[in-house]
Amino acid sequence: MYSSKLSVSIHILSVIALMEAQTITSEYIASSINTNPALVRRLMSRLKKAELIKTSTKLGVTGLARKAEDISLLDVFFAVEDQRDLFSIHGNTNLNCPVGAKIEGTLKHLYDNIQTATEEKLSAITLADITKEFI
Amino acid sequence: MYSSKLSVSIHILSVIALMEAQTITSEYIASSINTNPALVRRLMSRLKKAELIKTSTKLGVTGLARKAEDISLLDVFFAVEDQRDLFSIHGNTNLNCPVGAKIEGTLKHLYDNIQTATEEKLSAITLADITKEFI
DNA sequence: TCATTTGTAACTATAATGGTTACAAAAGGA
DNA sequence: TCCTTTTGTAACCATTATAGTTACAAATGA
Repeated sequence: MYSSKLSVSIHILSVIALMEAQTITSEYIASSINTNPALVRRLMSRLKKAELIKTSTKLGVTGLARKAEDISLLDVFFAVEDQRDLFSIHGNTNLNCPVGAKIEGTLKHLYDNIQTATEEKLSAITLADITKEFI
Repeated sequence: MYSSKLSVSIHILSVIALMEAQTITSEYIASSINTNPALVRRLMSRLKKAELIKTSTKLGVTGLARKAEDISLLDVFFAVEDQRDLFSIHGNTNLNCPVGAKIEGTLKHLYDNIQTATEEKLSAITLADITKEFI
Protein backbone atom coordinates (compact mmCIF):
# COMPACT_ATOMS: atom_id res chain seq x y z
CA MET A 1 0.00 0.00 0.00
CA TYR A 2 1.31 3.39 -1.00
CA SER A 3 1.46 6.19 1.56
CA SER A 4 -1.14 8.93 1.66
CA LYS A 5 1.29 11.40 0.08
CA LEU A 6 -0.54 11.18 -3.24
CA SER A 7 -3.91 11.74 -1.59
CA VAL A 8 -2.71 14.67 0.48
CA SER A 9 -1.01 16.22 -2.54
CA ILE A 10 -4.21 15.96 -4.57
CA HIS A 11 -5.93 17.69 -1.68
CA ILE A 12 -3.36 20.48 -1.71
CA LEU A 13 -3.61 20.95 -5.46
CA SER A 14 -7.40 20.95 -5.33
CA VAL A 15 -7.48 23.74 -2.78
CA ILE A 16 -5.06 25.75 -4.88
CA ALA A 17 -7.07 25.11 -8.06
CA LEU A 18 -10.33 26.17 -6.46
CA MET A 19 -8.84 29.43 -5.17
CA GLU A 20 -6.86 30.29 -8.27
CA ALA A 21 -7.73 33.96 -7.89
CA GLN A 22 -6.21 34.41 -4.44
CA THR A 23 -2.83 33.48 -3.10
CA ILE A 24 -3.03 31.16 -0.15
CA THR A 25 -0.65 29.85 2.49
CA SER A 26 0.46 26.47 3.76
CA GLU A 27 -1.32 27.42 6.96
CA TYR A 28 -4.63 27.77 5.16
CA ILE A 29 -4.20 24.51 3.24
CA ALA A 30 -3.21 22.70 6.43
CA SER A 31 -6.48 23.79 8.04
CA SER A 32 -8.44 22.07 5.27
CA ILE A 33 -6.46 18.86 5.72
CA ASN A 34 -6.46 19.16 9.48
CA THR A 35 -2.73 18.82 9.78
CA ASN A 36 0.16 21.19 10.33
CA PRO A 37 1.74 23.61 7.87
CA ALA A 38 5.19 22.01 7.84
CA LEU A 39 3.80 18.76 6.47
CA VAL A 40 2.02 20.71 3.75
CA ARG A 41 5.16 22.67 2.90
CA ARG A 42 7.18 19.46 2.64
CA LEU A 43 4.84 18.26 -0.09
CA MET A 44 4.55 21.72 -1.63
CA SER A 45 8.30 21.77 -1.99
CA ARG A 46 8.17 18.66 -4.14
CA LEU A 47 5.19 19.87 -6.13
CA LYS A 48 7.12 23.03 -6.89
CA LYS A 49 10.23 21.13 -8.00
CA ALA A 50 8.00 19.09 -10.31
CA GLU A 51 6.69 22.39 -11.71
CA LEU A 52 3.13 21.79 -10.69
CA ILE A 53 2.70 24.85 -8.46
CA LYS A 54 4.15 28.33 -8.05
CA THR A 55 5.16 29.62 -4.63
CA SER A 56 6.90 32.63 -3.25
CA THR A 57 8.09 33.55 0.21
CA LYS A 58 6.03 36.27 1.75
CA LEU A 59 3.14 35.68 -0.70
CA GLY A 60 2.63 31.95 -0.26
CA VAL A 61 1.21 29.83 -3.05
CA THR A 62 0.50 31.96 -6.09
CA GLY A 63 -1.20 29.29 -8.15
CA LEU A 64 -0.81 26.20 -10.29
CA ALA A 65 2.13 26.16 -12.69
CA ARG A 66 -0.06 24.54 -15.35
CA LYS A 67 -3.73 24.33 -16.08
CA ALA A 68 -5.59 21.74 -13.99
CA GLU A 69 -6.42 19.87 -17.20
CA ASP A 70 -2.70 19.44 -17.82
CA ILE A 71 -1.81 17.96 -14.42
CA SER A 72 -2.34 14.21 -14.29
CA LEU A 73 -2.41 12.12 -11.15
CA LEU A 74 0.68 10.39 -12.48
CA ASP A 75 2.49 13.74 -12.48
CA VAL A 76 1.52 14.15 -8.84
CA PHE A 77 2.42 10.56 -7.97
CA PHE A 78 5.87 10.89 -9.51
CA ALA A 79 6.39 14.23 -7.81
CA VAL A 80 5.83 13.02 -4.27
CA GLU A 81 6.30 9.26 -4.14
CA ASP A 82 9.83 7.88 -3.92
CA GLN A 83 8.87 4.21 -3.74
CA ARG A 84 7.09 3.83 -7.04
CA ASP A 85 7.21 0.05 -7.30
CA LEU A 86 3.87 -1.61 -6.73
CA PHE A 87 5.19 -4.90 -5.31
CA SER A 88 8.40 -5.68 -3.45
CA ILE A 89 10.57 -8.54 -4.58
CA HIS A 90 12.70 -10.45 -2.10
CA GLY A 91 16.35 -10.58 -3.15
CA ASN A 92 19.29 -12.74 -2.10
CA THR A 93 17.67 -16.01 -3.17
CA ASN A 94 19.54 -19.30 -3.50
CA LEU A 95 20.84 -19.40 -7.07
CA ASN A 96 21.44 -23.14 -6.89
CA CYS A 97 17.70 -23.72 -6.84
CA PRO A 98 15.92 -23.39 -10.20
CA VAL A 99 13.24 -21.25 -8.58
CA GLY A 100 15.68 -19.15 -6.58
CA ALA A 101 17.75 -18.52 -9.68
CA LYS A 102 14.95 -17.15 -11.81
CA ILE A 103 12.23 -15.86 -9.52
CA GLU A 104 13.47 -12.29 -9.38
CA GLY A 105 13.52 -11.80 -13.14
CA THR A 106 10.21 -13.54 -13.63
CA LEU A 107 8.42 -11.48 -11.01
CA LYS A 108 10.02 -8.25 -12.15
CA HIS A 109 8.74 -8.70 -15.67
CA LEU A 110 5.30 -9.63 -14.47
CA TYR A 111 4.99 -6.80 -11.96
CA ASP A 112 6.24 -4.30 -14.52
CA ASN A 113 3.23 -5.06 -16.70
CA ILE A 114 0.81 -4.44 -13.87
CA GLN A 115 2.65 -1.33 -12.80
CA THR A 116 2.55 0.13 -16.29
CA ALA A 117 -1.20 -0.42 -16.45
CA THR A 118 -1.64 1.31 -13.11
CA GLU A 119 0.44 4.27 -14.20
CA GLU A 120 -1.56 4.58 -17.40
CA LYS A 121 -4.71 4.76 -15.33
CA LEU A 122 -3.21 7.49 -13.19
CA SER A 123 -2.10 9.44 -16.24
CA ALA A 124 -5.61 9.39 -17.65
CA ILE A 125 -7.04 11.34 -14.70
CA THR A 126 -6.38 15.05 -14.37
CA LEU A 127 -6.70 17.48 -11.52
CA ALA A 128 -9.58 19.06 -13.42
CA ASP A 129 -11.46 15.76 -13.30
CA ILE A 130 -11.15 15.85 -9.55
CA THR A 131 -11.87 19.50 -8.82
CA LYS A 132 -15.11 19.42 -10.79
CA GLU A 133 -16.41 17.14 -8.04
CA PHE A 134 -16.01 19.93 -5.52
CA ILE A 135 -18.02 22.66 -7.19
CA MET B 1 4.38 -0.39 -2.18
CA TYR B 2 3.12 -3.76 -1.03
CA SER B 3 5.33 -6.00 1.09
CA SER B 4 7.24 -8.89 -0.38
CA LYS B 5 4.79 -11.39 1.11
CA LEU B 6 3.21 -11.99 -2.29
CA SER B 7 6.60 -12.54 -3.91
CA VAL B 8 7.82 -14.89 -1.21
CA SER B 9 4.54 -16.82 -1.30
CA ILE B 10 4.82 -17.26 -5.06
CA HIS B 11 8.34 -18.54 -4.44
CA ILE B 12 7.04 -21.04 -1.89
CA LEU B 13 4.25 -22.24 -4.15
CA SER B 14 6.62 -22.57 -7.10
CA VAL B 15 8.97 -24.82 -5.16
CA ILE B 16 6.05 -26.95 -4.09
CA ALA B 17 4.65 -27.13 -7.61
CA LEU B 18 7.99 -28.16 -9.09
CA MET B 19 8.44 -30.94 -6.55
CA GLU B 20 4.89 -32.19 -6.59
CA ALA B 21 6.07 -35.77 -6.40
CA GLN B 22 7.94 -35.43 -3.12
CA THR B 23 6.89 -33.93 0.18
CA ILE B 24 9.14 -31.13 1.29
CA THR B 25 9.67 -29.14 4.46
CA SER B 26 9.68 -25.48 5.44
CA GLU B 27 13.40 -25.99 6.05
CA TYR B 28 13.96 -26.96 2.44
CA ILE B 29 11.87 -24.12 1.05
CA ALA B 30 13.64 -21.65 3.33
CA SER B 31 16.98 -22.69 1.87
CA SER B 32 15.78 -21.74 -1.60
CA ILE B 33 14.63 -18.32 -0.39
CA ASN B 34 17.67 -17.90 1.84
CA THR B 35 15.63 -17.16 4.90
CA ASN B 36 14.57 -19.11 7.97
CA PRO B 37 11.91 -21.81 8.27
CA ALA B 38 9.65 -19.92 10.70
CA LEU B 39 9.08 -17.14 8.20
CA VAL B 40 8.17 -19.72 5.59
CA ARG B 41 5.83 -21.50 7.97
CA ARG B 42 4.09 -18.24 8.81
CA LEU B 43 3.21 -17.79 5.16
CA MET B 44 2.49 -21.50 4.69
CA SER B 45 -0.05 -21.27 7.47
CA ARG B 46 -1.98 -18.63 5.54
CA LEU B 47 -1.67 -20.48 2.25
CA LYS B 48 -3.10 -23.54 3.95
CA LYS B 49 -6.04 -21.59 5.43
CA ALA B 50 -6.75 -20.25 1.94
CA GLU B 51 -6.76 -23.85 0.72
CA LEU B 52 -3.87 -23.42 -1.64
CA ILE B 53 -1.54 -26.02 -0.13
CA LYS B 54 -1.74 -29.19 1.93
CA THR B 55 0.50 -29.71 4.93
CA SER B 56 0.85 -32.22 7.71
CA THR B 57 2.98 -32.34 10.81
CA LYS B 58 5.68 -34.91 10.55
CA LEU B 59 5.42 -35.06 6.74
CA GLY B 60 5.72 -31.38 5.89
CA VAL B 61 4.15 -29.99 2.74
CA THR B 62 2.37 -32.71 0.84
CA GLY B 63 1.48 -30.65 -2.21
CA LEU B 64 -0.77 -28.03 -3.73
CA ALA B 65 -4.41 -28.17 -2.77
CA ARG B 66 -5.40 -27.29 -6.34
CA LYS B 67 -3.79 -27.58 -9.73
CA ALA B 68 -1.28 -24.85 -10.50
CA GLU B 69 -3.50 -23.70 -13.37
CA ASP B 70 -6.27 -23.04 -10.84
CA ILE B 71 -4.24 -20.88 -8.47
CA SER B 72 -4.19 -17.24 -9.51
CA LEU B 73 -1.86 -14.59 -8.15
CA LEU B 74 -4.94 -12.87 -6.80
CA ASP B 75 -5.70 -15.96 -4.71
CA VAL B 76 -2.18 -15.76 -3.30
CA PHE B 77 -2.38 -12.01 -2.78
CA PHE B 78 -5.65 -12.30 -0.86
CA ALA B 79 -4.27 -15.18 1.17
CA VAL B 80 -1.24 -13.37 2.54
CA GLU B 81 -1.79 -9.61 2.26
CA ASP B 82 -3.86 -7.89 4.93
CA GLN B 83 -3.49 -4.39 3.56
CA ARG B 84 -5.10 -4.80 0.18
CA ASP B 85 -5.75 -1.16 -0.61
CA LEU B 86 -3.47 0.26 -3.27
CA PHE B 87 -3.45 3.87 -2.04
CA SER B 88 -3.97 5.30 1.43
CA ILE B 89 -6.45 8.10 1.94
CA HIS B 90 -5.94 10.66 4.72
CA GLY B 91 -8.96 10.94 6.98
CA ASN B 92 -10.09 13.54 9.51
CA THR B 93 -10.29 16.37 6.97
CA ASN B 94 -11.98 19.69 7.62
CA LEU B 95 -15.61 19.25 6.59
CA ASN B 96 -16.16 22.99 6.45
CA CYS B 97 -13.93 23.20 3.40
CA PRO B 98 -15.52 22.06 0.11
CA VAL B 99 -12.42 20.04 -0.68
CA GLY B 100 -12.08 18.58 2.81
CA ALA B 101 -15.74 17.58 2.79
CA LYS B 102 -15.63 15.56 -0.40
CA ILE B 103 -12.05 14.47 -0.98
CA GLU B 104 -12.35 11.14 0.78
CA GLY B 105 -15.32 9.94 -1.25
CA THR B 106 -13.89 11.24 -4.50
CA LEU B 107 -10.54 9.54 -4.02
CA LYS B 108 -12.10 6.32 -2.79
CA HIS B 109 -14.18 5.97 -5.92
CA LEU B 110 -11.25 6.77 -8.13
CA TYR B 111 -8.79 4.45 -6.39
CA ASP B 112 -11.32 1.63 -6.40
CA ASN B 113 -11.34 1.66 -10.19
CA ILE B 114 -7.58 1.35 -10.36
CA GLN B 115 -7.52 -1.30 -7.69
CA THR B 116 -10.08 -3.40 -9.49
CA ALA B 117 -8.02 -3.26 -12.66
CA THR B 118 -4.94 -4.34 -10.75
CA GLU B 119 -6.76 -7.25 -9.16
CA GLU B 120 -8.07 -8.36 -12.53
CA LYS B 121 -4.52 -8.44 -13.81
CA LEU B 122 -3.45 -10.56 -10.85
CA SER B 123 -6.35 -12.94 -11.35
CA ALA B 124 -5.37 -13.49 -14.98
CA ILE B 125 -1.99 -14.94 -14.03
CA THR B 126 -1.75 -18.44 -12.60
CA LEU B 127 0.93 -20.30 -10.76
CA ALA B 128 1.30 -22.50 -13.84
CA ASP B 129 2.22 -19.42 -15.92
CA ILE B 130 5.03 -18.75 -13.48
CA THR B 131 6.38 -22.24 -12.93
CA LYS B 132 6.75 -22.84 -16.65
CA GLU B 133 9.49 -20.20 -16.55
CA PHE B 134 11.53 -22.40 -14.23
CA ILE B 135 11.68 -25.59 -16.28
C1' DT C 1 6.65 -44.65 21.77
C1' DC C 2 9.50 -41.54 19.45
C1' DA C 3 11.37 -38.59 16.06
C1' DT C 4 10.07 -35.02 13.10
C1' DT C 5 7.66 -31.09 11.53
C1' DT C 6 4.08 -27.86 11.75
C1' DG C 7 1.92 -23.93 13.87
C1' DT C 8 2.38 -20.13 16.65
C1' DA C 9 3.91 -16.96 20.19
C1' DA C 10 7.19 -13.69 21.47
C1' DC C 11 10.79 -10.82 20.72
C1' DT C 12 14.16 -7.82 17.99
C1' DA C 13 16.00 -4.55 14.54
C1' DT C 14 15.06 -1.65 10.88
C1' DA C 15 12.62 1.50 8.01
C1' DA C 16 8.80 4.49 6.58
C1' DT C 17 5.12 7.40 7.79
C1' DG C 18 2.93 11.16 9.73
C1' DG C 19 3.36 14.65 12.95
C1' DT C 20 5.78 18.49 15.19
C1' DT C 21 9.02 22.30 16.55
C1' DA C 22 12.20 25.48 15.17
C1' DC C 23 14.56 28.70 12.45
C1' DA C 24 17.30 30.68 8.57
C1' DA C 25 16.52 32.81 4.29
C1' DA C 26 13.75 34.96 0.88
C1' DA C 27 11.05 38.65 -0.55
C1' DG C 28 7.04 41.81 -0.74
C1' DG C 29 5.73 46.22 0.83
C1' DA C 30 5.92 50.34 3.85
C1' DT D 1 16.23 50.29 4.08
C1' DC D 2 13.68 47.85 7.43
C1' DC D 3 10.06 44.93 8.93
C1' DT D 4 6.89 41.32 8.56
C1' DT D 5 5.37 37.24 6.58
C1' DT D 6 6.00 32.88 4.58
C1' DT D 7 8.61 29.44 2.50
C1' DG D 8 11.98 25.75 2.72
C1' DT D 9 14.27 22.58 5.39
C1' DA D 10 16.48 20.32 9.22
C1' DA D 11 15.89 17.73 13.22
C1' DC D 12 13.33 15.41 16.13
C1' DC D 13 9.54 11.87 17.94
C1' DA D 14 5.88 8.20 18.11
C1' DT D 15 3.78 4.69 15.75
C1' DT D 16 3.43 0.95 12.66
C1' DA D 17 4.78 -2.78 9.46
C1' DT D 18 8.19 -5.73 7.84
C1' DA D 19 11.50 -9.18 8.02
C1' DG D 20 14.16 -11.95 10.80
C1' DT D 21 14.83 -15.02 14.71
C1' DT D 22 14.35 -18.21 18.83
C1' DA D 23 11.70 -21.29 21.14
C1' DC D 24 8.44 -24.75 22.08
C1' DA D 25 3.87 -27.14 22.41
C1' DA D 26 1.08 -30.03 19.68
C1' DA D 27 0.31 -33.07 16.04
C1' DT D 28 1.26 -37.16 13.65
C1' DG D 29 3.40 -40.77 10.81
C1' DA D 30 6.06 -44.76 11.39
